[in-house]
Amino acid sequence: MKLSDGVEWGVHCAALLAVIPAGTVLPGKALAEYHGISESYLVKHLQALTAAGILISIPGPKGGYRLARPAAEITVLAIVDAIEGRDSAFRCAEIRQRGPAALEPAVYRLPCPINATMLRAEMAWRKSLRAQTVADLVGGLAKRADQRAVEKTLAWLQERLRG
Amino acid sequence: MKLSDGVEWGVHCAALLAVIPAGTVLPGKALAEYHGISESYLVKHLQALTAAGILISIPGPKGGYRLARPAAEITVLAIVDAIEGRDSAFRCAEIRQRGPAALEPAVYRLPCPINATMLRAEMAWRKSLRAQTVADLVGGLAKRADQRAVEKTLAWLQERLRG
DNA sequence: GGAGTGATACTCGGATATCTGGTGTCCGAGTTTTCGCGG
DNA sequence: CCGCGAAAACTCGGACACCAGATATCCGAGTATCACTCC
Repeated sequence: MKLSDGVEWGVHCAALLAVIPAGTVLPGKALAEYHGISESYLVKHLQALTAAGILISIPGPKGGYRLARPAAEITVLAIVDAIEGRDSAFRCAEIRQRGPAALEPAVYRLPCPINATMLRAEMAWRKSLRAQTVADLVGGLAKRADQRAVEKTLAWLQERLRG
Repeated sequence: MKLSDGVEWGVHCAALLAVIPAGTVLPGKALAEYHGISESYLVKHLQALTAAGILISIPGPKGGYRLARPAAEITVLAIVDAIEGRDSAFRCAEIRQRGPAALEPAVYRLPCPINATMLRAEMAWRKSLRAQTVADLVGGLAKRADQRAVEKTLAWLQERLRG
């Protein structure tokens, strides 16, 4: 079980887009450069975030990405769902209905306790991620980050911002 | 993000092994046949469970598998860990340390808030799985299962039990 | 008849192929801005 | 100076290789059983 790298990329990009001034955008190329990752592949994930209504993309020169709504209204879960898909990690194959001791399918209307257990755990995971917003992350970063790093980032942003 | 099918197989097998009389064993072939799955591949997962100290394997004719300790002392989490590995699903690549705005590594001693958030969610997931034991699952199955299915299983077990 | 010994059958265990899905890249289509030209 | 048109830059979307890990299989190692032989 492994989470896609795109999740980490998407959350970091959302956090960076949360600190740019309202009305400005940042191109995918800049986002990739800032994080030192592949531009083409990052754009693939940004597309998913755009399709999910988390980001808004502006075409043309001076175009780029920005958050579709305030950072406080974007949960980490929303980003994970957009990139990983909403399918649950555990998919019950109903092997209890197979093999020599199986009966007719009607007997198995009640969900398998094993499936229920796994789904309950996944609910706890999702609940935890839903409790955290991008604004929370930015707050944590601002509090912990080295002041020089913040200034360096702002200076770098100055040359890349559009809009 | 997807959990291996082996997790489902492993938990089902543990539940079945929990209901056989003490001192008896069940061969991997029988476990695979009962669930209608590939024997060779199932054995691979049973090996992992054996290596993790959850199952005990007996070689030779009249050999097979049995639980290494009471079902009430085997958590679902232990089975998942044994089959999926203990690596966390989210692996922080520390992309904050890359790119043009990065500083020297010493600045990043404090963990990334994004990583912390993902790990916290995973803790909730693990906690939920740790709260459930194989004995709990068997109890749930016994309460819900059709009586005919139980009898059919017991009759089938009668011919496969060893020891 | 009983005990010892070798062959046998059955099991687990690890090494080896295959295949799906994530990873990464590239190119064309569409759109908006920008620049240049002419009136 | 203003309006029009062409070029450029950027994003979007899909199509195409590549690679890791999961999936699936086979063959070898070990052990208890069984049969046969010898005492």
